[in-house]
Amino acid sequence: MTKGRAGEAVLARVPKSTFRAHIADGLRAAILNGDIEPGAQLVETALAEQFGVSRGPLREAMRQLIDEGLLVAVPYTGTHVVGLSVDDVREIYSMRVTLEIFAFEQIWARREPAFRQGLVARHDALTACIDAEDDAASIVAELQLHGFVYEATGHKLLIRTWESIRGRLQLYWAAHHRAHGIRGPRRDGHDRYVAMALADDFDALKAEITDHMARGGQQTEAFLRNREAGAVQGP
Amino acid sequence: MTKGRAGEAVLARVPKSTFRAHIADGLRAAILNGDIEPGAQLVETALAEQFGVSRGPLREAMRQLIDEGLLVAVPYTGTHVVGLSVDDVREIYSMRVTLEIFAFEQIWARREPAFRQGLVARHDALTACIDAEDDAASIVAELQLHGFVYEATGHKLLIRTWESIRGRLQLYWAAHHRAHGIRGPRRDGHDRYVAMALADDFDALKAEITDHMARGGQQTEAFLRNREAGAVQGP
DNA sequence: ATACGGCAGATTGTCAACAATCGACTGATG
DNA sequence: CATCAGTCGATTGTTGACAATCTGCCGTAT
Repeated sequence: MTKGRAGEAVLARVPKSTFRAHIADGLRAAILNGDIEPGAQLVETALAEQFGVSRGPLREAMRQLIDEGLLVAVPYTGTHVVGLSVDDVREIYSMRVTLEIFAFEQIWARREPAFRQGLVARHDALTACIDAEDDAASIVAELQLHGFVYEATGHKLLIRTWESIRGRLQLYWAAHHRAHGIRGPRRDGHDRYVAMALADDFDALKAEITDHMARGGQQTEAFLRNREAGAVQGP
Repeated sequence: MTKGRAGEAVLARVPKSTFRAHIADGLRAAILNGDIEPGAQLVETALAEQFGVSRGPLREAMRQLIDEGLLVAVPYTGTHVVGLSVDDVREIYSMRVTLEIFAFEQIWARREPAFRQGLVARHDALTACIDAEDDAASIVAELQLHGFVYEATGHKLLIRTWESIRGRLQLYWAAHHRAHGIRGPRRDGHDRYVAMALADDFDALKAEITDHMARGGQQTEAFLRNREAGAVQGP
């Protein structure tokens, strides 16, 4: 099996499971879902007992989330879920404009049928979620739509950076959702976005991305400005 | 002290030291210095004994380097120092162009005297290292010169991405240095770079950055192409 | 009333032992 | 001779106990 004798089709590798990975996923989901509020303190002993594991694996999972920018830790003192500041949001959206245009530059010449199909499929999924008024699913679907562009480049560093952005955005949107109720992504904006991504006017797409992000950024900043300033700041 | 009573000047906070941080720094330095070859396996028990600590802190330090992209681990099997592939280098240099232009966009309007002084100081340091033909120091000095631009933006995510790039570049250059001997950064290129960063023609600077990176990328790719392909690939 | 010193609780950092898994080797077997 | 089950050494994953450090509180002295 290791030598791929059973034809060219590589069977999906069974993921080697470690507690660390599972805990990191579960903890990340809990934070992004809003089950754990921004600013809340995470105590290792309590969490370890909750997950039913020792502190060792849990510590490593928390380290991973710290590296992802979802938690912030002070030695011998405590670990907290980060909150997003206005400055954070501003830099995230300005970086999204730059990185997403960069991503399209990398793949512009080779938007093969596979890419077009993948983009359309994710757009359809997003549309379905929006029509169903499933806000939580819409958020995930929108991030998957944008993330598909980054993944299509194959640039590992870019993908990693996007994942970091994605986590922070999801953290904000979860809070936004809890505070304001239904306020998911709108579909007209993404209809234009996808149409332009598949057309051949690169300058128009650049402008659309810039506008797209400007709208999102303004909405985000407005929400954060109306919030109490007690959130723990990220690294 | 916590309330800042002693005037506005915030005294530099004494860094809280943990083994994890020291080990991560030491291990990173050893890898980037070339004391540990790319592709080499790192065994936890051996390293722990070498550092004089238990496996716990060492594991967390290694996790950190894995997140930084310097190591790659397979559960229950082993951890290795990554090698850079030609594709990795290509994407790193193309991202450097985009990110460094983005960084200058962010600070262009507010290149205060402090920024100019900082840039000149790092350029002087680099020049001194080059004149002294201290190759290892030149590499570090060059990365600090470029890194200063990213830090000046204050964008945490951007800085973090740069640190990841910096680590990979330093990893390559260390190997390059060992293989080819003296081949440090040249000073004329950086003279132009700094001069343009302080002047007011942004388009000219963009072109200079593009050329700068193109030269570096070609040199890097040429070296990697002449190498055996047995290096462990990064994540 | 305020500043200082020390105590106590809570939390994280560290350690050494144990368990699970992997990769290679060996030897039997068709 | 190829193939496969079993075993063994090596390496990482996991655990529970112990130590170091921080924060808040209380009492005391000025």
